Amino acid sequence: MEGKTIEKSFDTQYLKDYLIDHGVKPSTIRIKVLEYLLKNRIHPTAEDIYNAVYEDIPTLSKTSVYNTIDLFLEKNIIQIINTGNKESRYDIDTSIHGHFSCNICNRVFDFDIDSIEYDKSILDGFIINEQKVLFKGICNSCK
Amino acid sequence: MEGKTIEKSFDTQYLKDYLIDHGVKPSTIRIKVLEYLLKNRIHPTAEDIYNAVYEDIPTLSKTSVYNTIDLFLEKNIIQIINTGNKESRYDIDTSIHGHFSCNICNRVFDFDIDSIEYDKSILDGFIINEQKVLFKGICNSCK
DNA sequence: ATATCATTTTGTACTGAGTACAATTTTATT
DNA sequence: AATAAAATTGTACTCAGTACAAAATGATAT
Repeated sequence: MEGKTIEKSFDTQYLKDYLIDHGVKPSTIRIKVLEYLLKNRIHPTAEDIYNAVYEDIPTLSKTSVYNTIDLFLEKNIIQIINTGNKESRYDIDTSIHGHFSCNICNRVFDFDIDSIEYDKSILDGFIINEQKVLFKGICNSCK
Repeated sequence: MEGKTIEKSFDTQYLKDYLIDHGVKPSTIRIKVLEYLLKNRIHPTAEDIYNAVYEDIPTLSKTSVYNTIDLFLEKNIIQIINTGNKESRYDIDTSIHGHFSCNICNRVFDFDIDSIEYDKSILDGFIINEQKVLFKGICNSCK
């Protein structure tokens, strides 16, 4: 059994409630996109999402994927990751954590952040909505 | 005198040496771009750089600006800032520090970082070349 | 049910930052 | 001055993401 990926399962009701809890009215596309994001923790691109969901919904358009992404971002269901490559990536985990982007394989790894110690005086009075930490380099399996 | 911006001056020899010290052969464009970056600590876009240097060099092409930026990035003269907006920005300060990007005025502010406490176990064996910290929100004068 | 309205989804055309690349110009070397 | 090397330019192109109107779907009222 070791090394075997256990695919999590999420039933439709769970997915619907997840959306409703985040202020999003469920629809087939939204449920499928959410399901894909929950099952595939690979920080996918819009293209990745499109290709995967297209399997289930052959009438799917790219615009719908972007619409869904925009809605999910707005409702804080996902966060965007800009690694510097042109394609944005998306993360179903909206908590503050770090991302390591490998310059070779292009994969993005999560890592936990305990704290960021910074000089708060410069940002005095600023409203901070997002805190993003991005490391870049070469991952263990590529070096 | 208060509130008056004192523009720093950099003579040509200083700029040439700055480039040479970073492994870049000086040219008119490179000197002008470097001078602009040193004098205007506003994290400019490629467009900003183009517009400014175009004043002095009317034959300047966008491609040359991108060529210069790529060279400066490679030689670690500048670092790139991806705020999530489509245009990249560039910073002559290549040290590790934070950037705050205002969602209203689009300005980018620097702030000092003392340390990032993170779980190093996940990145064990990884080669970390860049560490970027980006905060987003609303700056003091926009809120 | 069925008509009406609102929302979601689709298709097409478009945008614009950045790139590819060959031609030209400038700089360095013999 | 002739030649070679490097820098710069101009043009055309790419392609992730957007704008927007038409079509389809879903919700509500009669």
